[in-house]
Amino acid sequence: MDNSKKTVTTMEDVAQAAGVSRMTVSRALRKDSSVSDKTRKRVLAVVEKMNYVPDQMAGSLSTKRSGFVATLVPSINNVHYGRMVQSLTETLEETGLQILLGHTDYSRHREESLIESLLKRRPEAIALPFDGHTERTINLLQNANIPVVQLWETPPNPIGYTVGFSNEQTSYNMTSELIALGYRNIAFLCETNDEWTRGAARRTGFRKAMTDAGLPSHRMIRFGNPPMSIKDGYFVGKNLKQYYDDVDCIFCVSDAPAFGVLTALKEQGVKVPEQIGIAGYGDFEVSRYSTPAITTVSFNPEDVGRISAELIIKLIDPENTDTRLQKKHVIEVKNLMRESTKQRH
Amino acid sequence: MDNSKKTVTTMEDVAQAAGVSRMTVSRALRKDSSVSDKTRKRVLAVVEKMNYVPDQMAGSLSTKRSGFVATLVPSINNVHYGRMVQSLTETLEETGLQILLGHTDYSRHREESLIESLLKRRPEAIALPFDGHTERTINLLQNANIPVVQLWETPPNPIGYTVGFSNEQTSYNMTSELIALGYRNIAFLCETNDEWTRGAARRTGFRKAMTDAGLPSHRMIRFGNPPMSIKDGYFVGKNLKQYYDDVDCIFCVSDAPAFGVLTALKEQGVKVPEQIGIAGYGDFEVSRYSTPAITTVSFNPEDVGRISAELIIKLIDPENTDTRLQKKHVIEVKNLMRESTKQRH
DNA sequence: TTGTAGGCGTTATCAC
DNA sequence: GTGATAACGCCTACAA
Repeated sequence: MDNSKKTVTTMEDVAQAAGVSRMTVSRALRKDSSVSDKTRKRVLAVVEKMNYVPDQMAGSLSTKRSGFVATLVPSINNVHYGRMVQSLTETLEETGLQILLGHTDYSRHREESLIESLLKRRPEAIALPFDGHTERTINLLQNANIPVVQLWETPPNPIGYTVGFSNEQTSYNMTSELIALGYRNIAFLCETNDEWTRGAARRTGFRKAMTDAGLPSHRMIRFGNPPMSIKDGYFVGKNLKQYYDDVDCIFCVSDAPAFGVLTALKEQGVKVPEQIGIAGYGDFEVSRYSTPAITTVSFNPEDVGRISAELIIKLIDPENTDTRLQKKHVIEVKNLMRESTKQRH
Repeated sequence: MDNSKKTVTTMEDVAQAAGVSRMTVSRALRKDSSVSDKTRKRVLAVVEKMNYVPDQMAGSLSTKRSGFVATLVPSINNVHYGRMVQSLTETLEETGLQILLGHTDYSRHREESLIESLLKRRPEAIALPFDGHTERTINLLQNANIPVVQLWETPPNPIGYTVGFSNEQTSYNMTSELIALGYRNIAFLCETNDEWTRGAARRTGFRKAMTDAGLPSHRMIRFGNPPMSIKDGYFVGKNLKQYYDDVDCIFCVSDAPAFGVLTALKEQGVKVPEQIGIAGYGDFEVSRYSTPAITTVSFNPEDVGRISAELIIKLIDPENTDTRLQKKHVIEVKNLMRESTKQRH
């Protein structure tokens, strides 16, 4: 190895060492192209020996295909988004596509500047959560001339494609089921400043279901910033009396605070579900193994990732541009009624 | 907007529209360079109006600086790595560096091919967990001519820099503390096929501590593949008797299975910590709020991310290459003794 | 099957 | 302060 200096081996170096032109090396590296088996073998041997790694940036500049898919998540530090990104990545990489990941921290402003910096890498598509977008964000997205896939929701006026479900409707459904169990004084627990998150839609779904059932929907507990943690739920559970002293059920915007509430109530000797029922959102693994197991709204983040990836692959396939693809993809969601809620008499 | 076709606005387009040369546009876009305030203002106005987004790939080709830092994690779908990546990202982006993320799924083979494909993007540095690497991986890493930072462990013969702690020593320490509490028949719960993960080091630490205390270390329960889940722990807890029927304490390779074991034992009416003590690893949030709270080995994944990022920033700073940087960075780790273990009489 | 010329969009460098 | 020119490393297109 004489590349001990900062110089990286280039295709030209390989070409010279193999006694061919750069183009032959380039072709030898791609399976489809026409090179004689003999030269290919020889070139690849040299490539191996010299530890040559092609510069994909230079290649992309030529082909106009970056091989990137930009992906935004509110927070990487969250099992749900982690699972989604994992399945998205796995499906995409079958086609050689790489993910360019960014986290918005639930901030519209961060989202905007993030998109701007990701766009500089010329991604071939972008997948991002549907929360509120700034006007400039929408403008950037539309001007990028790439497929846009909005996740986790089925918005009324999407920019491009959507993969998700109605957070309002599913929240409505769970609330209705809680009412059917006999709960009346249901409280909804969510974050403050959730206006630009899907938590707001869940809040609305709760409200509507209560109203439609002729029940009051004022028991709204708002605490902390998105995303709500176990700790936040624990705090609220500890101080529940100071919010409302007649609550018979708490529906939480996610399973994390639901688990926290449960722990806090148990510590105070409150019986769950006998005295107070608890329900969450998202079917986190912990909910299945907590004591009691927590009732939750269940869906597979993997579905969101995989379906988005499959969609994107079709969308950016040069051969496939003419076929008309379905714009709206709905993910299956169901209520998992577990031990933390039960039929009242 | 007349860029309705697949053509993306280029610097040349902006230059023409502003009546200057490409170079002037290029300069106007960077704060440091010498352009008259008047021209800069004019150019930036055109940039804004045309929704121009510079192509960073082309720029990188020129500057030989990709702005990428390659980062590997065993699994994105894991709070620990999520938190690490989050803090790494946050610190790096202050310098305009972007992360190129890959997950190895705890597979040395996947790691190898992942590194190969990431290297094509010419990252300026690479941060990856220290588990076992293949020979080819090490070869690739050394030939890439970029700083290598190995995470989560303080290996005996690192490739480059390290940010982490001794998994063996910290496991030894927790085991010793459990022994000091009076536990004697301690079992260690970990995955099968953990040879190439840091779980193996924790296993070794457990063994040594037991041996050093004159206690038997044969109570080794191995189940499932990395990473161990709550569910795995639950299964083991349900069938504990079939593994060993005289266990008085279970030390788990991570908090997830510890929580699962706890749930299973509670369901069987086993008192924790009175009959069996439980300890975990990693200080997951759930451990603090479970009932009882779980004793655990605690460290901040954020430390790993932030310290690595700061190190990398220095390492790739062109002005900074001459200063000699510390090779080994150790993260603080401590035992958090909580309710799931207690002093025996 | 292989090679040559030119260009992808940007920046470094050196003139003016 | 601004512009022309020549890279950067690869691939497309065409020629041999």
